[in-house]
Amino acid sequence: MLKESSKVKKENISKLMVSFSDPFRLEIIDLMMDGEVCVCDIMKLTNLSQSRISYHIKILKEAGLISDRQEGRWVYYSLNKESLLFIKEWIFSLTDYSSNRKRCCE
Amino acid sequence: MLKESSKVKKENISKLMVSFSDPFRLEIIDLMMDGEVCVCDIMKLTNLSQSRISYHIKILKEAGLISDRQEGRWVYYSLNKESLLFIKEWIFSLTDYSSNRKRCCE
DNA sequence: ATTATACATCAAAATATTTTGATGTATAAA
DNA sequence: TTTATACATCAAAATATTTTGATGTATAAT
Repeated sequence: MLKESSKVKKENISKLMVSFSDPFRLEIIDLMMDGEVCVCDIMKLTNLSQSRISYHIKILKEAGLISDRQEGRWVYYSLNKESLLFIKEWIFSLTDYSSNRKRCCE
Repeated sequence: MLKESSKVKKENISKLMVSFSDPFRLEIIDLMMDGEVCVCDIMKLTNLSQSRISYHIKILKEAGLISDRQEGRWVYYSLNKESLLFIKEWIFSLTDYSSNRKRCCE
């Protein structure tokens, strides 16, 4: 069971997981694994409309999963390592769970 | 970037992530970290209605995240280690991404 | 100055998810 | 064999998310 301290972050976790719960966002994340990308890049590579991409980017940004950096009229997006590590730790705590077959309802 | 082979499993990933994208499902998963639980247990511990829990359990089951085992009229649910490891690997591939600042749109 | 590009934002429509309350089924206790 | 318990399933209602197309803003090229 998660400790009190980690329960505080439960909101964060579910927001981060929402980021991963959409196939198009997974595609976008996938593209970012090669480095920075701009919306125009994503447009070329996925054939999604610009506003649709902007919407998904916003979800990713609000979850804290990606960072942005403006340069002229381009905005470069990239994965935020801190968030990824945060998720990694959480997954670790999950996989390390104890699997004792406790009886219930008694 | 994910390899061709792992792209096949992208559907799985997003389904598994959907499991984590709801705060109530996170609570249920949290409870399962201590071992098996039945719906009645979850009811007592969360004050969610029975059908509501059944619904979320179904989502978790269809994503392959949990397994069930019937005993009399009780059904015991527990986290499925294989799925957890699958997610863990995927998160690993994400965190190991290269962060080269490639210029785009040129 | 005008025009084009890159992107954000907005409101409306389209979809999908979640919740509720009712009903159904299987098991087991009385 | 009647009744209670544990849970699944269903349809309808309530909510939330996603998509679309239009418009807005900033930057930069002509």
